Amino acid sequence: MAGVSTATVSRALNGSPLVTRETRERIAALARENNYTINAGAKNLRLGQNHTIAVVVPYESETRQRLSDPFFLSLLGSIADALTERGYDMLLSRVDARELDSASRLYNAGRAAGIVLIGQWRHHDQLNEMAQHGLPIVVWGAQLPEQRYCTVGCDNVAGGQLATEHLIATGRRRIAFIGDTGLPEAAHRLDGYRRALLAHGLPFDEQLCVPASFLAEGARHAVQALIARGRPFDAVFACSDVLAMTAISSLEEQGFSVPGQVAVVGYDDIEMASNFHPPLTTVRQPIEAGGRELVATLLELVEQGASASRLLPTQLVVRQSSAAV
Amino acid sequence: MAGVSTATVSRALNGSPLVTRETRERIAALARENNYTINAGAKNLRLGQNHTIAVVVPYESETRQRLSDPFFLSLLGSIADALTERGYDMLLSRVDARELDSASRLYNAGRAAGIVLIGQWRHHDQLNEMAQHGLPIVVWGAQLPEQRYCTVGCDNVAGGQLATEHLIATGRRRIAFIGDTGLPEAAHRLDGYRRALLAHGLPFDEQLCVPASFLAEGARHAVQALIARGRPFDAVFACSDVLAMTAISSLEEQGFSVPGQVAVVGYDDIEMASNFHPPLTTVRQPIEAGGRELVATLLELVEQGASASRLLPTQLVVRQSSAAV
DNA sequence: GTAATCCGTGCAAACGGTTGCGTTTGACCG
DNA sequence: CGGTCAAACGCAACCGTTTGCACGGATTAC
Repeated sequence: MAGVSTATVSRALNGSPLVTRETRERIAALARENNYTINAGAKNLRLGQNHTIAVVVPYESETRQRLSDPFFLSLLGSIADALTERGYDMLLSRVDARELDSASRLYNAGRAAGIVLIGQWRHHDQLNEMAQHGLPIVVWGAQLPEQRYCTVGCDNVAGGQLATEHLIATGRRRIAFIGDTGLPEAAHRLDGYRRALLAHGLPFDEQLCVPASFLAEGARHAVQALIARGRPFDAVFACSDVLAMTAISSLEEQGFSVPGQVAVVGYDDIEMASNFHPPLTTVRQPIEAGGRELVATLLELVEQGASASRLLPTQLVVRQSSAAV
Repeated sequence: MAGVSTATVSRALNGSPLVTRETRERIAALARENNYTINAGAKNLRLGQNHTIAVVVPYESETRQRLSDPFFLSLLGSIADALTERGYDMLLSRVDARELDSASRLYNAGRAAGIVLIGQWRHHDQLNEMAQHGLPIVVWGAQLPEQRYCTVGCDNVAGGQLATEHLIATGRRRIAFIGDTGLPEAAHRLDGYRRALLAHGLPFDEQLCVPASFLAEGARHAVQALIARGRPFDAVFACSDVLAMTAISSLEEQGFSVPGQVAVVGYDDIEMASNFHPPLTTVRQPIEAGGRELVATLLELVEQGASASRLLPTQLVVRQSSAAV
């Protein structure tokens, strides 16, 4: 259309100084009119580069558990923002947690330059192996011993400690813990919880420690179990805001007042937390920074071949669900 | 490595019957060992096909509003599932709402075979123009007059009617409406609300109709405004569950009991709704079906060149937030 | 007037696959 | 043993770009 070769068009659209300004503008105008854009696939093929990052969200195949925790979803949003900002595309992919390494296909097939995995779950060993094979991958989660892959995540021990110490400081003594300690992050939070108890000379009562899946119903069952055990308690530390909110609602149904009889502290500080009733005291995980750091770490890994795990700070946000009596 | 030409490898990996079973298996084994996978980009280029769909989530550039409503996020998840199931990849992309048509670049650049847009917002005309240019696009939202693009969405008029009639049936008479009627979906819900009032001979009081953005704080302000207006009310119909929950929490802070003095009905039926306190009566939007239908419609558009908008049914889920006094 | 220089553009190979068509090979038949 | 045929594979062109190099024309230097 412009009466020039494809080579010139290519140079023109890429702003090469080798082509006259006049021709360049003529070509740009024609491209705009016919809304022509350089074919991304062909460009990537020729250049051998790839500006796409895959974000993988594993699911448990039995439950086909819907990705429903607002925290993870918000994290997804902030990753999307961070990638957009750095000129990368984001490929969102769900994979069966049992065949996690099928995620590496996205890399091997050249579909993505690297992988962000949301949720470490119970796949430490698998992840180690994948990273060892040279897969550029960054995981949102906790730092574990013998870890060959990069993680980005909050200091969960400190977070657990913060929450527990706050409850102790406001006069609570029998603090229950709700969470799935099979997951590294929750295990670390439990660790922080125990340290805080220890530091204040309070006993650790296993009966107050109730396992609960990260699904909302988990907290409902946990609260029932807790009450059934018959041990008195005056506070609950839940491993996510969703769990905390559900716990509050269950407690009130069972006749416990919050924060009167039972103080509750959550984890994450999702947007809903401040609008809940009562407004939720919680340990904030910096979502925005989380997405940014995940992306930064992965791009370092992709571009420079190496990077390091990052531990983000947590912060206690005190609201009314833990008010002193 | 296998001692054959690339042509044979290509045929073998694609399961062509032209190559002996023996060679095919040998090649497949070698591929597995060296975790070699067909390069997706090159394949797409050669075949001129594309198994990627872009899901676009616009943001308002002033606020850079974080994609935070759990409903939209869950919808995202269900779209991801539906695409995975049909063998498509999902490219998640955020674009500035003011330059919505930059979304069409994803298509023109061959990055995606079609586009799903989450949130119609106020962009009806822009969308019309984009579709007219032959862009395969499907939008989650309401059906509007003079619409040249496909939408998938719930019957919002019916939804608004369902909610309002339920409140009337349980004895409420002065029902407030909270939502951003600048958005087509909310406008339709308001329409349903008015129809229900009309059908039961109740007056429409403009003072009970409070605008509120879809952000959570919207409801907080709306409740304050409502109280400030001094008109009595005994029920609230909110345009999303997030708004409803925030409204409940605001109402209780201001000394109104829910559902005692004020019944509240939400919209969406997000997962949290049933675990809220009190459990939330709401109009369910079928998220799973929503994702499935969005994908089905778009693929029809892509593969057959034409499709039609779809209206999904809504369903009232009665819980305690609207219990009769 | 010719040679040297420089600027703008075109040619063609390459990226990693796919596929129509031709070639090789071996089995089979007459 | 020559001929036929099908099965199994290789050759080479092509998808849409990019880019080193060659090329032609205009300008400058001598």
